[in-house]
Amino acid sequence: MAQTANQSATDAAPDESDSSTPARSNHSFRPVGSLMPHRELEQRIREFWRERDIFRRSVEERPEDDIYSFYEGPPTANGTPGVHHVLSRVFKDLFPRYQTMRGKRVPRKGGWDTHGLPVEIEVEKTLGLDSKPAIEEYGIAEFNRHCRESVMEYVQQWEDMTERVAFWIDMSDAYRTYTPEYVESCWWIFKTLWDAGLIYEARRTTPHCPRCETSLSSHELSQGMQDGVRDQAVTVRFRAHNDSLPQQLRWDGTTDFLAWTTTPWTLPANSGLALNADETYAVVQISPNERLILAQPLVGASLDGVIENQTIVATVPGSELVNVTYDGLYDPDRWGVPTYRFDGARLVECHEQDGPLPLRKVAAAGFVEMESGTGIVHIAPAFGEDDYLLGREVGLLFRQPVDLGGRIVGDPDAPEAPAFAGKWVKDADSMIMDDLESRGLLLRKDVYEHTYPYCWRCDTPLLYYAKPSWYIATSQAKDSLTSSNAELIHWHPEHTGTGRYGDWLANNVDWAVSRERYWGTPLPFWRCTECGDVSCVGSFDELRERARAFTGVEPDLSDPHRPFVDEIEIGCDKCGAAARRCPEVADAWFDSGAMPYAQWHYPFENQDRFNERFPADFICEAVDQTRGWFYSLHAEAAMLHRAEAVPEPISFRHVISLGHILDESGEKMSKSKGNVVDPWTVLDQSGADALRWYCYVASPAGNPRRFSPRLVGEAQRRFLHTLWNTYSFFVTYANIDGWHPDPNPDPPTVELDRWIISELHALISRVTEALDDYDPTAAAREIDGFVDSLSNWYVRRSRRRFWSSARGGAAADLDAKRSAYQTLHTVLVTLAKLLAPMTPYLAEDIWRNLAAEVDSDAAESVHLADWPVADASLLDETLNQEMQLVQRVASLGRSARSGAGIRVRQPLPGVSVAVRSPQDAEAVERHRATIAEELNVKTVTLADAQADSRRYTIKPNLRVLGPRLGPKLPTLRSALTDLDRDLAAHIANAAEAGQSIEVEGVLLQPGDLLIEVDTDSTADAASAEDERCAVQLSTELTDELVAEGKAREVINRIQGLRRDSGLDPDDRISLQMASEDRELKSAVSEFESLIAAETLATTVSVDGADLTSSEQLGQHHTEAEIDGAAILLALERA
RNA sequence: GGGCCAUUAGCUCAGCAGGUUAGAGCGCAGUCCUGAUAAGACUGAGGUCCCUGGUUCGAGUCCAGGAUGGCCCA
Repeated sequence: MAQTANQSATDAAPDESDSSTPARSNHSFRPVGSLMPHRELEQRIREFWRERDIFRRSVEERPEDDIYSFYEGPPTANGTPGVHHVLSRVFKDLFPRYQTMRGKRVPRKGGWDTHGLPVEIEVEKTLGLDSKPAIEEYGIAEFNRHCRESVMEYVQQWEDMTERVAFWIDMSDAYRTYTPEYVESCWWIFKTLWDAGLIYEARRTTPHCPRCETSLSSHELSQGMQDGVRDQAVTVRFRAHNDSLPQQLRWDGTTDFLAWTTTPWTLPANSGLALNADETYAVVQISPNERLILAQPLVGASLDGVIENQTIVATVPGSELVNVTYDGLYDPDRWGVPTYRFDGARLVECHEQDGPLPLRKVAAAGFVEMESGTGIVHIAPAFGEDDYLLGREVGLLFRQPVDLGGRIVGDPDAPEAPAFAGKWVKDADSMIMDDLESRGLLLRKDVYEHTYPYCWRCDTPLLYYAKPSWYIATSQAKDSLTSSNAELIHWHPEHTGTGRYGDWLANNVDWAVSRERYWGTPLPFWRCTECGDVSCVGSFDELRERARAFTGVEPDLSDPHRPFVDEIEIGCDKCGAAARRCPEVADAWFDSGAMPYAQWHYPFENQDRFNERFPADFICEAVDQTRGWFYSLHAEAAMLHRAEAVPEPISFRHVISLGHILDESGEKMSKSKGNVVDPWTVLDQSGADALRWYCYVASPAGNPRRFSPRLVGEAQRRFLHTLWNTYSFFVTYANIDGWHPDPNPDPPTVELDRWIISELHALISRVTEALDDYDPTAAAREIDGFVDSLSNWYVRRSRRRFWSSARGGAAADLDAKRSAYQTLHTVLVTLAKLLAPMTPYLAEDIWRNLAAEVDSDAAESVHLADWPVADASLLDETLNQEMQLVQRVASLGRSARSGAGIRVRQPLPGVSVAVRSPQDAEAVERHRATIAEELNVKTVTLADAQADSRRYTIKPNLRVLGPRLGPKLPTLRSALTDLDRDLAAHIANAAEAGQSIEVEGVLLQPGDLLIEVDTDSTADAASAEDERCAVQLSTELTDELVAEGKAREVINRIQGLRRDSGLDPDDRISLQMASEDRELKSAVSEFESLIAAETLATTVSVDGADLTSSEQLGQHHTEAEIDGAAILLALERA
């Protein structure tokens, strides 16, 4: 291997961290081996960044008054980071780096999310606690201490991963949501919204475990769903008030609504009956003085087999029954259950002394279906989401005769208390049914099979239960939320903002922000134990002051969490009695949405910092944060803006919402499925740059992506390796030549150099445009394509120029050589800058080696450098087009060669190229030499342009003719396809002359037709064509060409021998050849100088007598076979 | 049940103001080339562009319905 020497030099990892060394005038580039040593490289670069404090400087060396603000969406460190966390971190890193190079100052403050139910659940598991009572028995103080510790358990791993993937973020200054400062800022938000009247208390229906006495999250709920649960469904009668019935239904007998429920224990809480206003209801007479009302379609299903005589005496639309009043089955107010009524969203207690209680009534509800039951649904607003919302909507009564432990409440000794008072609800079910049956109110009992939630921890059936909850009135700011989202926030991808998020915002409901838990920001609401008045505390000072004023003692707020804060009493504003804190904590999402303020302890401190960084220019998280952090950030900003506390209703301007990482088979990665890819494996195998590059290039940020280490490996080989080898090639030859970059090079004149520079500047503008548009995938794919061209066209086409110097080429070649070095150097250094935000390690290595260490004016780190600017004067679009044509001609030529079965080393007399435009013809003329060399032919000619050898293909221009001709188009199309040759030529000539022509009765203008011209060459094996051009190789071989072909074979074998012998590329050799074959021998003699030049032979002997015995052979030798003839080759270093 | 997204070659993805013959990379087969490259070139096999309707002269692309998968929410 030619690179052996250099390879080992790189492996030795020369100490270049001593970057304080000023650029030496006689500097050679640090040798670069042909393989990218990613692990060693990353480590070396990380050390350099650390020692030279590059991250901090990359921030601070940019102007203070031009900030690009980034907010870190805090992860929770109570688990190990997975590859999906890597994904978001590499996207988060890209734009700050990019904007830094664009000249912005981009402070990046880290953060940790620390509160919340998931944390508590982990700790519960660890401690073996399984319910809220168990936690309280264990002790909230101790429990919370464990929570606090657990959320930082894996911080080290997170920090290691973060550093490894080169996510630059200031961890030393990271905010933590549990700190007193953070909590106090949250209190400020609560207080601000409170004062603006945007916080209220109301009930919320949640799935509740009566054994654990806690609400369950939706996630927990879905874990405990059980199918095929068999419950009793009962059909019961509610006596309608005759005088409230529609006129035509009033009569002397009784009229009962038949209602249906699967939860008999909720019947005492009944306060309404729901029916479908659009359905028809039947009045069924079942005895001389009894009538029932139920949905007409369900009469048979409900009554058959239960009622013998049934006569439908009337039908009535559901809408006419709305507001009919009726008697309940029980009157829990008689046994001590308080009665409330809805006043909007609030519940107001009703007292009998204030007048008669409102009556139960019938209401219309869209959710009532005709699939089962009676078409009339029993409504208990205390026990069901639909029920609650309906109750609130139409103003029903609210009674909750069940406690949080699932027992029927009320004084069992009260005169009217039922037998089931004090019983567990499931036990009460049968007692209630018996009771109703004995009273003749139970029409039927059925077994009903349905899906019902159970507690995932203790398997207790859950109750839907309306509990008091604190709300932020976000719906009052709905207009501001939706309009600011549409106008001020830029979503990437856009559809997430307009669709998923926008639609959801349009249906915004108030944010239930309280949680009956322990480890969270305590709500700053204190309720008077006497009068019930609640006041909100907005700061620790305020609390200290009020507590001292009330108790005379200043409380300790060094830890503002439960249980300590619960112990603090203050005086009621209204009556002066003791007020105690409402026991709930805040939803952890509230914390996350508070980070723009709380990370700075705003407004208590850092007001300038807050002001200069609000709102963020950029945030980025996975798509599941749409209703999580993205919403909480937006909602709190909008609400604070409404309260006139912040200047803008948004807290971020651009947001990338990332698709999820899926495993290879498209499943979401999750711990429970065991399909999580360990990021360290991938990082060790392929390196951080490869992983990052894959994330950017593989698919657009918003798409879900299938992920596997194999795909990262592919990205590494295909892109990083290609670029690395270009870099290695450059360094190797530049060092051989002792070449130094010119700090102020002139634009190149060599065409190939002008071309790659032109492409480079086109690339700069495209990449810049893509990144400005927050589209890293487009940017990465542009770079990917460029590097491919660079390696496989520019470098390949330039090799001889680089070699010429190594081989002591003529002085005339020196300029071309210098231009090649300068050009490739410029390209690599510019690429380093374009790649810096994406593959920061590789970019840094190239930059350090090629720029920073040789040019004292260059930035010390690529991440301190400025983003390149496209220079329009260097962009030559015509040249780019031409080169593209040349590449196609070369490709077609190779195809033709392959078709003719002639190997590339065999020179051919010529190629004829047919093109379809004068511009392309000119391009072929201009690039004759390149084409000839690529195809190893002696001449390049344009195809015979004589009219009679042309063949025209005429096609309709569909874009133009389609709209104009419509249905007539197919006729014209087939007519054009079937044109005979002369007619086609006629039409083509007319079109070329700018005349219009009539075909199939259609008058056609020149622009209506697409005319393709081919030469009339027979399409034989040695030709190939595509839409733009056609090539035809001439394959007649002269003796001269055959001889040259043989000579080239010999050269190829000698080069192989050189390589196998371990010679360096610039080693000179003395060469001996011997062959018995006459033709081969004469070919070798004839092309001796070519062979010598190509193989760097200083002496050549052919057929020397001293080759006869092996001892006399040169140090390295081989016997080769060329076209069946043997040749002996021997060489040694000269 | 609702919303958003996706579905194109064995795998990962392009393509889309609707336009004439649907592409790339990887993988596979073959041939070639090679003194930067673990690379590259050329050729080949491999496609119901998820399905069904519709609009249109023309649909992978637009519309409607459906299927499957992912996410979010009920």
